[in-house]
Amino acid sequence: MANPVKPIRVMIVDDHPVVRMGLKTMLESEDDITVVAMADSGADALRQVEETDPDVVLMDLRMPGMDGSDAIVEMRRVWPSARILVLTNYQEDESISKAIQAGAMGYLVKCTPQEEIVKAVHVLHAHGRFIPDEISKRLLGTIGRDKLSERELEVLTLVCKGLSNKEIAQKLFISDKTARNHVSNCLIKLGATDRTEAATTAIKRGLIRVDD
Amino acid sequence: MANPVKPIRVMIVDDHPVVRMGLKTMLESEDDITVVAMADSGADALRQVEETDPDVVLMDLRMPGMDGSDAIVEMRRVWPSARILVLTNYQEDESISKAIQAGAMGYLVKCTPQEEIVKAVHVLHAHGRFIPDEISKRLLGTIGRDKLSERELEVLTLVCKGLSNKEIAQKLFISDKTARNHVSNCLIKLGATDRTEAATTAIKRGLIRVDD
DNA sequence: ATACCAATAGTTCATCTGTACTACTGAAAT
DNA sequence: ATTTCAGTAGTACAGATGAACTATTGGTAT
Repeated sequence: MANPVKPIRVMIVDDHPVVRMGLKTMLESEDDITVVAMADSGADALRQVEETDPDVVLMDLRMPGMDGSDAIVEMRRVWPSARILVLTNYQEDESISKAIQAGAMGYLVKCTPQEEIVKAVHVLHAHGRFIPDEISKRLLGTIGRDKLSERELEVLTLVCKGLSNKEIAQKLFISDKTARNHVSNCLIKLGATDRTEAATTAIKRGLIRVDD
Repeated sequence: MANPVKPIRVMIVDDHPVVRMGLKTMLESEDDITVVAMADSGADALRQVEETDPDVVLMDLRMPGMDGSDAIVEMRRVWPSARILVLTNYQEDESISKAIQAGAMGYLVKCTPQEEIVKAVHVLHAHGRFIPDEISKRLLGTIGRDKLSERELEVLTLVCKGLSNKEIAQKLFISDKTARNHVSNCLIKLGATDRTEAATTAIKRGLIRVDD
């Protein structure tokens, strides 16, 4: 088509060298895209964003150190001209909506084929949004769904570690009746029949980290 | 050094296009390595192995369809000259030892830097083994650890879904006392205090899949 | 042969769990 | 001002859970 006078400037943020390299190769096979920066963490990305002035930032959500959505919020603040495309491993509903709320304009899972990734970069550069249908559909169902309160999440984290209601109560300096109430509310909100299912679905939905 | 008369022939097996591309780019930056095949599943790899005759197979453990370690066993059977280097996301102890037992000669996590990956391919081609220190150390502790029986794993999977002992018993056509025994044995073997902790540590160790 | 182990089934008992309520407080939203 | 909601605490109760045992069966390893 037209001469690529002004190629799209892309920054890649991912802690995996393999993924960085894969994205770089994929994107640079397009002659209207140039990868201007590669970062291995949210902090590193923030450090590089001002001097490299990317149009699109391809960002992994799961990285050591700064939380992905926090990195997005900060990035939007210090360099709002960069449009952020989230790219992550899992289809964890809560992570996605958090990222979108934080200001991401697009979302991709890592198993996306090359053409789709390239397309997403183009769409974002043209000031569009790129949320795959299957995900936006599921998000509609997720948004309305009851969200766990901070306290409930705290309790549920301890449930995952195998603590009894009494032990949770001691650790949080509340009555064991209150702990029980919180657990019960978690069960209702998560649609679980017992604390075990609550724990596993919380992990499945990315509410609680299991890897350390 | 020497002229690369016979480059190392590598096959890449991974369901993520990004990872395939990243590995390909990384490996082909070495002039004594050539990527002769790319597969997106274990079955696909088995289909391609005979005609491409790779020296080293870089294989992801987590792929849809065939289980990674099953794919390794099969690959060792039909094409034993290929040396298998496992590359996976997580440091799940059981998955690793399963893969090693299945016949993998090397293990890498996906956050490994380029030089390390290249080095691993060279080591495997030279008929060596490549198991990172930190992993082999942990593996020593893991091997001796009590392993769950098939039945126990089956029961524990249902525990993760929130089934009670009685419900598990019904589903597996056994007495609820037996189901309870299995759960109890799982607790002991996993060092868990209750079924919830058993479920979460099973997930953490990769004994039970949580993503679908 | 025999020793070992997984799977099965059982008993007893103290404790834990989850449900279904009510009720008070303080903060935030309207 | 009033409503709404999270967090707190309580009671009562049926049922589930886990520990600690014993015991039988069938298969595998030595």
